[in-house]
Amino acid sequence: MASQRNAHTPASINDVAALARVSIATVSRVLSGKRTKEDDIARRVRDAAAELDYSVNRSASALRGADTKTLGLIVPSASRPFCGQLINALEEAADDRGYQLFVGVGSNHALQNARFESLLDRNVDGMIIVPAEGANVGSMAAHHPHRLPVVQIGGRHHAVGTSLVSIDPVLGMEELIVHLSAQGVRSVATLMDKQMSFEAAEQLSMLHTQLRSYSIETETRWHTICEPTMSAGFYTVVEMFTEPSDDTADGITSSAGIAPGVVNAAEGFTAGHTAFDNMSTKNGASGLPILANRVVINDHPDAIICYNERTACGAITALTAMGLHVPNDVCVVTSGFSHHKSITGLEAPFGRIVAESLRLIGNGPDYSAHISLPPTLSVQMTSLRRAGDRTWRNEQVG
Amino acid sequence: MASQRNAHTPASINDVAALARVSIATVSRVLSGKRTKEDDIARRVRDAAAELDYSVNRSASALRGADTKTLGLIVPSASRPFCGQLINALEEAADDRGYQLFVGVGSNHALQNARFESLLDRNVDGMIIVPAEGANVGSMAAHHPHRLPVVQIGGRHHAVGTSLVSIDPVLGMEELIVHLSAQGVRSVATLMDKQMSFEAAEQLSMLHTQLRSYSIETETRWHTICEPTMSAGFYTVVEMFTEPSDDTADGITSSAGIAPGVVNAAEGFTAGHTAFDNMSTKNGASGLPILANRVVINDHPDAIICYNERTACGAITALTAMGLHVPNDVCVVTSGFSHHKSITGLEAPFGRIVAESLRLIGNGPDYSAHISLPPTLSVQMTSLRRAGDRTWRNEQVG
DNA sequence: TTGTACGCGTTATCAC
DNA sequence: GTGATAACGCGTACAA
Repeated sequence: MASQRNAHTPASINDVAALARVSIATVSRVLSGKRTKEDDIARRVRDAAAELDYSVNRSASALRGADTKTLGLIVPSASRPFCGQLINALEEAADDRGYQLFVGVGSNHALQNARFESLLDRNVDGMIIVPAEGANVGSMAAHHPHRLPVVQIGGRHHAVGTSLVSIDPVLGMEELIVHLSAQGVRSVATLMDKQMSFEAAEQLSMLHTQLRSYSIETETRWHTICEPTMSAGFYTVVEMFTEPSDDTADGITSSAGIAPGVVNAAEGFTAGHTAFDNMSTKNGASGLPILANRVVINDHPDAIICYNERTACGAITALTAMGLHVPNDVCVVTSGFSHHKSITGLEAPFGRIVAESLRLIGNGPDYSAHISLPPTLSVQMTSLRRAGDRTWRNEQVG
Repeated sequence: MASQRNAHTPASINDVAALARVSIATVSRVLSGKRTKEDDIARRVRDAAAELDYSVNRSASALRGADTKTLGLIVPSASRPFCGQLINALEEAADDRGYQLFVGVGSNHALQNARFESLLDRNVDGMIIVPAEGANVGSMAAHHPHRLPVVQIGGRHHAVGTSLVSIDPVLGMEELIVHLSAQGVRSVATLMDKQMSFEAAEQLSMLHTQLRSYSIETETRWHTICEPTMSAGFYTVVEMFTEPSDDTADGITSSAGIAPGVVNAAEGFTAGHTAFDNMSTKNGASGLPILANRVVINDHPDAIICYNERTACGAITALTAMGLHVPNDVCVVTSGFSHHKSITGLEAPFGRIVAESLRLIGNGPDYSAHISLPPTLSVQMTSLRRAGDRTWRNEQVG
């Protein structure tokens, strides 16, 4: 006898079995795909399920079966562009494979560890973690006896037994150089992070190797370190591109301009605010006296590689103010991520990241690996020289 | 007899009951808090649970009990700042209450509806939906016989039986006017959306009422519509603040400056890119000819209300280029959200949004309501006049 | 190939 | 307040 059926209680496997005049075991086998034969029985079962609007109770399935078809994702903050895009990509890929995504947010190791335990209690089939600053994924996973596939996305402290999917900054630098070279760039300057990380040092090392192999010139004084603010990028570039002049009438101010299209990075916008503050109060309302008695030198680089979008914005603003055209006179790119798709830079290959992560999780907890992926080059107007434009400018000048 | 215990299989309620020498029913009652008395039995149970590292199997609990302690959140895109911040706030509040958060992403009605059904299958206790453009939450919820608390965040099409938590744009406008008035602003201009929505029309109506009650002047020609780009904001403000001049030597260009700290909005950065493109190619490398033969008029507004961060950036850039100080000469605010905390504007009250949403869900499916919350004012440098600064500038000018 | 029966871990019900 | 037991819905070993 089937259970009491009415509109307010969803159908169970018993109801489907009764309607299809088969046993619940057959229903289970047909619906789970373990019975491949396509005969009258299979059809009756499917029809009955459709008519009753039946869907398996995942709680019961999880209780009896081996997996829950759920995945846990732990991020430091969902409002970080990287994490938001990762959620988008991962949710879609998980849905395709019949998985549902639990999201946990933790801005430090302790919080992420707490989320890790909560998700462990929910019997997730796998865990994907973007470690917070200072968080140690290894210690989260090792502290628990459960054997669960764990994939770490990015970050440094990698532990045995957990997988790591990361983006190779060196490959990214290589892509940038190749692109700049293809644009006809002959000389390159860099704005680097004041607190240089291990990866940044690797990048810089790679840079010089690449520059040599593409016969791109560079000078020691063109390699600068600068704070991660727009104004720091601005001043650094002005310093690099100009020298003092006695003839004030011929100064840059006569051709000073604005680049209203320059954009700022989304992360850490406090710095952007600070930049505005500094510029407007220190110099009053009448622009930038720093440019008044300076002239652009002839011997300046063709391209500038900035370590993030903010400093690149400052650089573009400075170049435009000095009367130099971006990208025809100077290309500006960032060796970091181009979140806003406004400045040429790198993009995380989210499709591949989630595909590899899900593959590793599917392979089980004993199959761990370290996968390093190349970032994607995102070409924008700040480095895309078109033949026509270049000619046009040359005509203007000549 | 308790189950076979070893390090690889987690403890069950039977193991705890055996160790504490009580029945499994008592264990369940103590650990679920349905038994408040704090005696030896309660202590024994808790100690046993701790020793065995026991935690309830949520799948079994969900199967037998009434709820799953899970919540579903459906957003159009996790990389939208609003959604990212909502996830952050909701995840924390849910965790506090012992809930785990499922996240679904769907950029249109069909996808959101598919996620809705998936989460329904997972037996979530409540659903929170940020509707995508054109998505109808009512039709998702109504199409299914399940009676589940559904809360819609923002958006237009509200359905009976589901709750709606939204942010009142009119209250936001009021807060802005009060703030500007307190800063000594006497006259106001607006940059409004070209495709004016119903909310925007309400806001504009409210604006005029408020301006009157605070004796703030305005002129018809100061109320403009403009595209959502930085360059549109730039040109609109230039047009509003200047007039043609015959005396080229006294033009604005002699005091043209740069505001490298201006920032752009995170949403739809394609527009920002387009702006850059236009500015740099149309005008060549030598700045903005548009300013060359124009002078700032005396009769200009004290403050500009822009409808988003992008146009506000353009406005700030234009003002700075014209030699006007922000905020001492002109305040710039946005009547939209200030995602980057760089321009004075509004902020969604995420704490209250999630608190109200969870309260509505806790009250069950029959308790639906429409809750309208005031946005929070986010005061930044672009409108914060300090007495000292103003005096300082007056001295400079005098 | 099909059906029966049991067990998964928990909570609700009922008798004490 | 406590303990025994039934039930939740499903998957699967085993018997037919």
